[in-house]
Amino acid sequence: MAAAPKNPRPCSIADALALVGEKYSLLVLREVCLGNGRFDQLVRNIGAPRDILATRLRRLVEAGILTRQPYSERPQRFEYRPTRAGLELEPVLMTLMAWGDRHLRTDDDRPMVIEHVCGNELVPQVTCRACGESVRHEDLTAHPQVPGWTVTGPAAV
Amino acid sequence: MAAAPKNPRPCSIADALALVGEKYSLLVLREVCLGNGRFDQLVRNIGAPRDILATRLRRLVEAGILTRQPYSERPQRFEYRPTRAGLELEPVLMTLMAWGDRHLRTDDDRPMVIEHVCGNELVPQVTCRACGESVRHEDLTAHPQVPGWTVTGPAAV
DNA sequence: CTCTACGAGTTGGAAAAACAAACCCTCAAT
DNA sequence: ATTGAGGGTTTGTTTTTCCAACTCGTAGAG
Repeated sequence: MAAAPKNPRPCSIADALALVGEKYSLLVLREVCLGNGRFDQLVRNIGAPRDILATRLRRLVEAGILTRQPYSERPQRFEYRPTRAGLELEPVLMTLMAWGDRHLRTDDDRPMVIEHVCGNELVPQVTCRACGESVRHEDLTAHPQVPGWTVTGPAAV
Repeated sequence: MAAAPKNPRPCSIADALALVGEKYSLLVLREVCLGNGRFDQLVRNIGAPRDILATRLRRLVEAGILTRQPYSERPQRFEYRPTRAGLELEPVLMTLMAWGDRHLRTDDDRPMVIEHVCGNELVPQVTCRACGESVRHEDLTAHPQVPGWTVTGPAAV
């Protein structure tokens, strides 16, 4: 084989992570979804270096995930808000949070609880839209659409 | 204020990302979930430098997300597999993939289709376990449990 | 009118991480 | 005896990250 120079599997997960997978990006999204969209709030709540944060914010705005809105002229001041595309990443955050709550903590020291409009605490579940069932690894089969990119088949412990 | 040295919001999202948020980690998980758990497969399919990959794999094993199993003695050879905790991150991947498919591609050039055991193509949806409804940003209210960490309230475009 | 403070970044230099390519080691097959 | 696969490690260079300090425009206090 003639020295294949970087040719990873084409994949929407990889593409999504290219936009929001850098350090702090998803935490920025968390904060703006919580309504804390000002630069200094982001710095404090995330704990990121200001310059890195500025870089991330530019990228997220340019990617159409955030907008930068003025909330005051004279002193010009801005805050960041999620776009519709940004809000649609919130389920990713909820799913991650649920995983963290379950695997990284001993029961009830959860730092944040989300309440759903139905009145209950939100326990997010990923379900199949067609049948409504909760998604389990064993129930999935991957079908790569691009020639040359196969899968070995489901793997478990 | 006396120079607060790094004191970010306590959060399971941040904790989860501390384990799987580094570059390539979630792609490693993607590949092992697809059954491609060998080192050279991972290098090829992810396109990561071998040394970085080795570092990530060590971390993921140590975090209990992957295991390193021998699949052959004499020549000793290993492959990586997801643990139960690792498999429970798959919904995160599915949700990210759905987002990428929707926002980063023009209709039907999806590189991979997942089939659910129900016979339909998997379109993952994050739902509230209590009421079964699909989760929308406007239906959520965050309740921080840790004093001092407030939220400004829901923010939209 | 000057002094200080706030918000939203930018700048400069040191430290850490990523990267690419080459190398190593064990065994199997030719 | 040589080649080759698999699963990494080593070395040296290039990028990023990180931190602290600085800037700029304006508002409000004295």
